Amino acid sequence: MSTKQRLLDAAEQLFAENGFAATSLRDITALAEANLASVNYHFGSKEALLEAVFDRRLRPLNRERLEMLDAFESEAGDNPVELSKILWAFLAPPFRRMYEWGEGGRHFQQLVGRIYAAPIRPAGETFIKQFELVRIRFQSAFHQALPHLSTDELTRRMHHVIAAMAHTMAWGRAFCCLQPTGRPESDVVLQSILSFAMAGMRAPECQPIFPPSSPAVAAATSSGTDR
Amino acid sequence: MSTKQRLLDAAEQLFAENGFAATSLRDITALAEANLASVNYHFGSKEALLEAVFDRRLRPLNRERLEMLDAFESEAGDNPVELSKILWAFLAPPFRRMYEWGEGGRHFQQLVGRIYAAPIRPAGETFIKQFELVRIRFQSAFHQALPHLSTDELTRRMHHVIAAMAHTMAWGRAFCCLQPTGRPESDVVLQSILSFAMAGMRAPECQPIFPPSSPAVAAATSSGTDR
DNA sequence: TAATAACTCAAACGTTCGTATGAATCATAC
DNA sequence: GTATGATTCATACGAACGTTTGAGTTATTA
Repeated sequence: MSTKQRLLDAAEQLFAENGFAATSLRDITALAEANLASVNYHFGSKEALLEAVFDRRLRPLNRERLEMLDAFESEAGDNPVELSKILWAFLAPPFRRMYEWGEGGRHFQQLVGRIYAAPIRPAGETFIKQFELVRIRFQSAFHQALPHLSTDELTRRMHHVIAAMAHTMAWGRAFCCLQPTGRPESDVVLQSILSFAMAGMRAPECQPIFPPSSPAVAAATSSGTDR
Repeated sequence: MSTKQRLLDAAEQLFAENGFAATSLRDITALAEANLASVNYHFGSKEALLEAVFDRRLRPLNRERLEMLDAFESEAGDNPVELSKILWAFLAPPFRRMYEWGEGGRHFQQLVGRIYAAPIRPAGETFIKQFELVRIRFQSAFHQALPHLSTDELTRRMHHVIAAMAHTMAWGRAFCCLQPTGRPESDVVLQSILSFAMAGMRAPECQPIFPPSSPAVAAATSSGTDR
């Protein structure tokens, strides 16, 4: 394997495990068994290395999402695409890639999960912007499938789905029950997110069931003085 | 305001915005208008400062959660607590605090959102462990309300709820539609998470609707070669 | 007012960081 | 075989980092 690839793999792993700022180029080159100067030779800078880590996997991933949605839409003709299919096109590709890419894919998804919660400036922002294009595309599909939802509420619910996905990616290695296990078609974690997201997206919008009418609410909130 | 409090506020803000490793003590002391050495005088180290930032707000927050759940449980007697009440006890306190604590609270919640996706070692791990106690306590309440769910699936769904909450906390300042607006009772973002989570938790467990049976799935997955 | 404690300050410590340099090594083509 | 371009290497640079120090200042107590 070439030095360039070993550097990408090592950076992917260490950025995912320790974060961008907390990972030094010396850590990376040590893990990759490469010289310190090789990073600046092959990539130019630490930030450019991070962008290269993203580019390697993110482009095919997002293309797969959009192609699958396109296929579903042309299949549906003038009708809106079923909700389950939109969710599948959005969520299955990262799980499939994780399975296909092996260890490196799991590191990458953990890194992506980190970025969602803690953007790295400015390199991480290009990733966010790229993903935002995908999100907008899916939002219009969701809007057709769930026309009763307001735009704001739809955006919020999409973020809840994104959150579940990113959280699973970031924590899969820490909690065994969140660790993806196999192909998307049989992965219980993906199935769990899909079931959860499908029910959540379909929930009625204005149902003022909260706060629960109960004396305990008032009691707990009033006693909640900081000690 | 004392130097110690100004340091806590500044650290809270900068850790939340830029992350722990990417924030220097010089940044913090400059924002707090304090001397560089004051951090080590008042807290001992940078890591200890982070733990102090957590301690100030996390303890009352988690206590409020548990007290509210206790109140609901004693109110319900031998019956399981309603799902909506469990979710309220879990999710409303951070929103209430965010409203109550103002700008500092929003910084803090953003920081918490970051930690969920990118644990800071070792200081951040004490936070995770502390939260895990709360999560276990709520898991048993959820288990009584949703006895048909397996333990693993219940754990996964709890993580989906946690994800939505953390993601909202971390991104509230970037996406206006995710920005909490007011008291928990009237906050549309909290209502959105609650509705979404309630429907998601109640989704049937084994419903092999995925992958959607469609020719587009096979077409898209087979064409998804990396170019 | 004098003594003691609490706190602030400027300056410096040693370390580690990302980056740059120029020579050495390797591969390839004539 | 030798010249040329690509890559690797040890080394060094200046900057920024967390931490420490000891003198200076302020507040508290008797």
